[in-house]
Parts: sequence; C-alpha cells; structure tokens
Amino acid sequence: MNRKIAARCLAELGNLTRLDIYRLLVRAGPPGLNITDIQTRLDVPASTLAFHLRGLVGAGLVTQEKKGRTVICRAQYERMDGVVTFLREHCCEGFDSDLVAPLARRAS
Amino acid sequence: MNRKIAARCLAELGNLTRLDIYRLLVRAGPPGLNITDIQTRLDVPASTLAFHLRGLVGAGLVTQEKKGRTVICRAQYERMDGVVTFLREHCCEGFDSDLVAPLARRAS
DNA sequence: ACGGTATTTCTAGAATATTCGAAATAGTAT
DNA sequence: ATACTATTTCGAATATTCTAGAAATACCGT
Repeated sequence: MNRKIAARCLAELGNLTRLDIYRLLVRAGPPGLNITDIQTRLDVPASTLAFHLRGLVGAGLVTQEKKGRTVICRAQYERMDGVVTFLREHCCEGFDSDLVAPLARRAS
Repeated sequence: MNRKIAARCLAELGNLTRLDIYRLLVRAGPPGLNITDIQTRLDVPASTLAFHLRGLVGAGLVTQEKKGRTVICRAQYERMDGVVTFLREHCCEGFDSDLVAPLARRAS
C-alpha cells in the first residue's frame, strides 16, 4: 500500500454511486453479484454502471470474473483493509502521552 | 453514519494533498499541528491548504481550535472509525458459508 | 495606532469527473 | 446465420474540483 493507491481507493469510494455498488458487493459476500443484478438493485443506466465498475476494479476494490456472458463482481476485502491500515499507520507517533497534561490526568 | 457522510469523508481522503494532511495529523496525535507547521511540512500554498482543510473539517475528519492567531488541527479518529464500520456493515449478509463449496472445504 | 505574522476569502482559469444515449462487441441459444 | 442478452466503448454535454495569486481579515506585540 502507498499514498497513491490509498488515495485512489478512497476517491473511488468517495462517490455515492460507487459506494452503493461497493457496499452491495460487501453484503453479497463471496458469491458476488453479476452486473445485471447490480443494475436492477441500484437502478443505474448500464453505461454509467460500467463507468463506475471500471473505477472500482481499477483501484483493486472489486474483482470481476467472466462466466459465460455475465460478469460476476466481488468486493476485495483485503484491499480496503490495506487502506485502513495505511490510514492508521504511525498513529500518534512522536506523541508521548505520559508527557502530556500530567496535572489534568492526575485530577481525573 | 450514513451513505452521504461516509462518501463525503472518503472523497475528502481521496485527494493526495488532503490524504497527506490527514496522515500528518494522525501521526501528530492529540497535540495536533498548527496550519503553518502543516504548510512547512507539505509545501503547499496557504490558500490551497486552506481550501483542503476546509474540506476535511467539513467532513468531520479534522477539528480546529483557535489558539491566539494560530489554528491547531487534529485528526478526528472516531469519524474515520465510523466510516470503516459503515463500510464493513452487513458484510456477507445473506451468504451462508456452510452452504458453499462443501466438497472444496472437505478437500482442504 | 502600527507592523508583522497567521489564516481565510475571493476569483478565475485549468483540470478532472460524471452522466447516459447510441453504437459496438461478445457470448448463447435456436 | 440469426436473434437475443449481457456488457463495454464512444462521444459529447454538464458539473465539480483543484490551484494559487491577490486581497482581506484577525490577532498579537510594541
């Protein structure tokens, strides 16, 4: 994980339509959902849906598997976990809580 | 937490400059950083920085406290936690893993 | 009051993202 | 081959976001 990939993933999920798609896939779990199912549930034009799916796949948040003429989409949980870990990395580094406001702490 | 707030937070962090600002504040921890410090470390023009900070504060990811003529900025961890929880909500709902690929599981 | 430092607002150009109809492609079934 | 279904690409209009200089505001020290 790096800054650019993390930003890309976050930006993809930062759009309401794509967030809805992603959450739908998170709910669906391992079996995933095909594109027509997503379309039916979210009521988005096919070309718009294709545009957003391309983004999610490009960011590595969703994977696709061709099954005949349908495409099964699945949320890629590890990718999101990587982003979250990255966001929390080095949290409070250089901040020693023992040195902060000792009086205030003693008072509580 | 709801779809719109989550999308807003994710979109804010989906920009490289804002992601850098946010991570800087996550590292800084509870003491936070004032705006000039952020500016010095990230080398961003003041007006650009103000623009991005407004976004992060608006999304609730960062809080600001005026201290004399400086403004101390702090990452709001709870907000991000809320977004992450929202993203994982209802994961694999309606998917019963006991019913899936029993042969494959027996084989491993 | 004045000078200096910190930060924000204004502005407008440039860049990027979003939408979706129509046309194209791919795969299945008859 | 033809018809049908699933999905993608193209293209162009529209909308949103980003950037940063210049001007404005706010607050402190003298």
